[in-house]
Amino acid sequence: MAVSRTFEQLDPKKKKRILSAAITEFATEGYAGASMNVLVEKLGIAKGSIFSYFQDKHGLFMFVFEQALEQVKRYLRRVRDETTSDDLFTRLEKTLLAGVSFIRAHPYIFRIYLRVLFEGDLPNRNTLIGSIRQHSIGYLTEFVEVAKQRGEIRPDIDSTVAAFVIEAVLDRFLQGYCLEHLDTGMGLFGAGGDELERWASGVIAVLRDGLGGQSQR
Amino acid sequence: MAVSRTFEQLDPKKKKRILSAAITEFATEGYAGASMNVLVEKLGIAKGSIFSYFQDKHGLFMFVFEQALEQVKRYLRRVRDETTSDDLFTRLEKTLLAGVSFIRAHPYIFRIYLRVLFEGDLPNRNTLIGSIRQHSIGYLTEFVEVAKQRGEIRPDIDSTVAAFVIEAVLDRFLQGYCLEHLDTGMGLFGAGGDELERWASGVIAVLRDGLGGQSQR
Amino acid sequence: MAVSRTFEQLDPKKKKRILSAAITEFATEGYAGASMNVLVEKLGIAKGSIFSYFQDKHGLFMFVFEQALEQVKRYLRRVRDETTSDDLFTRLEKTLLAGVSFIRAHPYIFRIYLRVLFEGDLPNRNTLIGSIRQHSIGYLTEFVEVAKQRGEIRPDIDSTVAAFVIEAVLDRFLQGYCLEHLDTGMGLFGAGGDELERWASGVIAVLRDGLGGQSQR
Amino acid sequence: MAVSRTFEQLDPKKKKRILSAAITEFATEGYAGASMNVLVEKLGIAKGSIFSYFQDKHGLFMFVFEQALEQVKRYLRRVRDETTSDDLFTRLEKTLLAGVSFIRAHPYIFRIYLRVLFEGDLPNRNTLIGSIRQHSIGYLTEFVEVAKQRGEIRPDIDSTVAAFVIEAVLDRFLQGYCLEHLDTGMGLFGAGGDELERWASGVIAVLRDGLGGQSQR
DNA sequence: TATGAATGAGACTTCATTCAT
DNA sequence: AATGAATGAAGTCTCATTCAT
Repeated sequence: MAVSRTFEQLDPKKKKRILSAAITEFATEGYAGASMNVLVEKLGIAKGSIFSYFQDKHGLFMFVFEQALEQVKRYLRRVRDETTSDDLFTRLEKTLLAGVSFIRAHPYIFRIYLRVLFEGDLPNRNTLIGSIRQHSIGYLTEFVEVAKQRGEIRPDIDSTVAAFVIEAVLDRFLQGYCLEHLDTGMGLFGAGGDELERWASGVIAVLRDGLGGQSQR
Repeated sequence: MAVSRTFEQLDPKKKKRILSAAITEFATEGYAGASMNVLVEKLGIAKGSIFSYFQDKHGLFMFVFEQALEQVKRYLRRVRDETTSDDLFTRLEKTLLAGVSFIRAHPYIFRIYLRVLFEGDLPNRNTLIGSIRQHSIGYLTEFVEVAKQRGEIRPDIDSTVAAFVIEAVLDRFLQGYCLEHLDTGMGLFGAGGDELERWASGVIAVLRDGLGGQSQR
Repeated sequence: MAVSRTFEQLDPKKKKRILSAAITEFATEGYAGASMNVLVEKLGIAKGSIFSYFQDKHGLFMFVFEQALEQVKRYLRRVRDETTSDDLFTRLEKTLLAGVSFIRAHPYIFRIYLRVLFEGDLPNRNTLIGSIRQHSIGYLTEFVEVAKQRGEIRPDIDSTVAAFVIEAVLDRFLQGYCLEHLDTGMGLFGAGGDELERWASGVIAVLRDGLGGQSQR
Repeated sequence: MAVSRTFEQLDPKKKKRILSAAITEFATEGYAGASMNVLVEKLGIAKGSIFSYFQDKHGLFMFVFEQALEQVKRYLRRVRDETTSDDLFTRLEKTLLAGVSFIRAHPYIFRIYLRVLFEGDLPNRNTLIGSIRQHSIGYLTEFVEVAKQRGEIRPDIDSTVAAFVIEAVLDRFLQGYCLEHLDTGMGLFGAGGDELERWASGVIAVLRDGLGGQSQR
């Protein structure tokens, strides 16, 4: 296992402090760039301690990743449960805004996710990507199928294609937000709140109605 | 400047060999993970030489990035010029397929781009991201505006939003393709060609017509 | 002393378990290579316990060594007592075969002995070697002197030289057996039993009669 | 390969200094106990340098071992060539004394050999032991066969047994000398020269004539 | 008495970079 | 202009040992 009992039996406050510092380190430096030395120094613990908590650097990363994924899952589950009576496009809009507020609250967790997607030298990478994709596709497929039954989307559209496009737009929206918000402070989406909501609703509207003029149908 | 005159005066074949090896190294290992030692060993040149060509590791990366971006630009420019008579959605579809064939031909260049997006420890990262975004947004904005004049898209749609959604879908499509094709060999998009084209046209259709049922209009 | 009273008051089974695990660890890894961490993990006891039983790593080794030597002594004493009525060369042959069966029964104890001989970084090494040599020389000197009184060996031979040569051949025979048997599975001496006995009797015959031709006497 | 060209092209004096320091370190501390840190500090070179000369710790050891073996071979070859006209037992006696003087001149090389024999955690150990045994058995087998043709040893003696006993006595004699001379300063063999030669000739005499009285034949 | 978390020195190894040739 | 030996800081990880509980 990646985590030792030593770690599990630690004072919860200390556990949280370590997890949080590790998330930050991996998120800002990447897997290869992250330094166990720096981490323990920041935490003010002995070098040996971190290796008694986790088997090695990779074990620590796995733990960090699992915790991060778990938090995202909890968040999405809540959004899903709170929007069962909404129509598809309202749900998507709410998911989008919830995603933004999640990133605001946990700025580094989303970066961990992005790291996993794009760092080639990460051990076990394919497995991790599998975990992510499986969950997000599952989440959206459920939405699409419910919507089809309710007649909210055109029946001639392939469910997989629909889920893909939705995921693309949502994910890319959050990527864009994350990049701007965390690095540049502000950008396309504006710093405030109004701007953001208008963006979200605009994007969802395109998903619903498309870009094409009426002439085509 | 990042590149010394010494390098520029090199035999073009040698220059190309160095560039290509550097692209591969950065793409597969990331900025932090890439090793100048390994690079010169692969190239069979002296360790001192690479530092006489480029100021330091970062200088080499900047050069690599600029060259990669230039290649992408050339490619896009050609697609743009070859599709001026097509309507927006045909152009987008052709752009998408051209993107896939570019990734196939230059597997590591797209990875460099992804690295830049998601590696936090990269110096000058914001500038680089700016370069990319500016160009891709510019490219698509041109498409959208031409299309608006021709009445190919609904006039009530904000151009910026349109460009964003288009970029999201295109970029995410290519990310997906890149990840699957390079790592797992095959996946969502299938290994062959037919599958891919059906996916592309399905995705573009959603961009044109949206997901929503007929009731809306 | 090297061993604490705490240890001596332990349940005999537990004591034996600890001794046995320690022998194995030192024998397979050497003094420097042996790890207290690994040892306590194998034993399933607390890290602090082993240090309450023995002053430190060296104390544990001293205890292990003493116990091992004691076992060897007991074994040899028995062989000596069971062969009092045999002539010298029969006694030596029986000692040799007894040595082989001892190594078979306690594969790691002989390795401990070899370690002591050849590991330079072992503290107190000279004392330990003294213990070993003193005993084995004593054992053989007794044999030689009894044999001299009985007229089984030539009177012109120096007792010390005789004891040395005997020890050399016996010891080297067992070293060879140990190395082959434990590492390569089989070798010079063959895997089975017959082969071994023929070897032993051949070697002893040379000790008795020498290699030289009949012209010599 | 274990040795880099960087090392081979070094100033011969520096090469010798490094080899010598490495031999000493491995001989006195064993493979596991030897420290690359300590070695470079003793040598006054940078830590990185030693790793540019040899792939890693094991590579350095392999080099050291090969060099040591080569020196031993050269020495034995010379003894063999200088004693072709002597009878077997004279040759053995000269070999023995030559061995002692080799150990005196290169105190640590013999210890390297002993290390290889008895350190279990050494990588590639079996191969190394093979190299040693093959050579020493080959050397002695040649002696024995020449002696048989000349009628210097009894024809009823198995050649393999003869070679084994000879090797046992010679090797053990040198082990004993090495241990005493290097650790305790003096011991069984005496510190001076006379003592030693009397020992050698006594031991060889036993090999030739055996221990047994005349009654037996 | 037993526990096991904490420690920090030290292990091997790779790194980007410099500079005399 | 090109070389490649030298550097030493920093990397991950293991070690024997201590001490509060």
